[in-house]
Amino acid sequence: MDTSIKNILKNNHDVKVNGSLWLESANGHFFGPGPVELLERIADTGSINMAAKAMNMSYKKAWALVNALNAQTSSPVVIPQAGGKKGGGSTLTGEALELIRYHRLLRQRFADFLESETRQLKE
Amino acid sequence: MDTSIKNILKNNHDVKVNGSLWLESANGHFFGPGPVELLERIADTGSINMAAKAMNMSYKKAWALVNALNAQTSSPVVIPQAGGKKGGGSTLTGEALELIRYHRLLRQRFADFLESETRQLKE
DNA sequence: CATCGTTATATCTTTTAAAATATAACGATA
DNA sequence: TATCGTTATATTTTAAAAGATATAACGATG
Repeated sequence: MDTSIKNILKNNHDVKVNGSLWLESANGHFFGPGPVELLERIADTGSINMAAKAMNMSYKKAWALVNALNAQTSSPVVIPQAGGKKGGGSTLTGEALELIRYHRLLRQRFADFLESETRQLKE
Repeated sequence: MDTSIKNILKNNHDVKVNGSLWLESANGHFFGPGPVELLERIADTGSINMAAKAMNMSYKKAWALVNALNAQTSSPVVIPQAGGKKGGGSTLTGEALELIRYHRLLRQRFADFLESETRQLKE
């Protein structure tokens, strides 16, 4: 019975190291888990509006996220069209898909880090 | 000029991977950077009140943090005394010092992870 | 037993963030 | 050119978090 963390924390088996991750620039955060899920759903539905509804997010917030993301990329990764067939819609560029791919890998590496730290906590 | 992240993000040299880290249990978060700095200042000043003032935090919040932390440890790591010499004060147990030590190491490993990810972002 | 500055707690106010609501602009298509 | 559901934007309302304020309890010490 030494002074290791394991013996200091109560309900040690329930305790875990957790965190969140994002990309940021001088303009602030712009690429957390929320925006990525939104991108994926825009790809699915072809619409910011429907994507937002699908994940129970306000259109206003969804639009702000898309806007912030487009502002941080060399060229817009979400192409909006107001008006037109079926009222309009939004499509993703190949770069957007690449961002999604990158994000998945990043999240996996982070998850590995968290799991490793949580494991160390208990030994 | 391929489709790597570096070429998709604008102002690539300003962009970095950042995040936050904490310990959590069923009762919620209880060990972010704020609480740890508070512990360090309690060790310095011998008082929750003075520690809170020193880091421009309300006493109410400081007390809540200490309370939450004490609730998550096998035995309290901050020992408060209301009344007594100089009105009272609070002292840290050895376990509290051990928690601070652990936190420093954890933060360092996380910083390394973030730095590594940020570096990969630019190559 | 009065004093001191602290811990401990409740209540009220302010600030901030999020959500809800409303409305205009858009453009292919029938 | 009327219609459609979307994008785009402003305004209002609500909810939650943070902060400010007030006060009681505490106990060694002189």
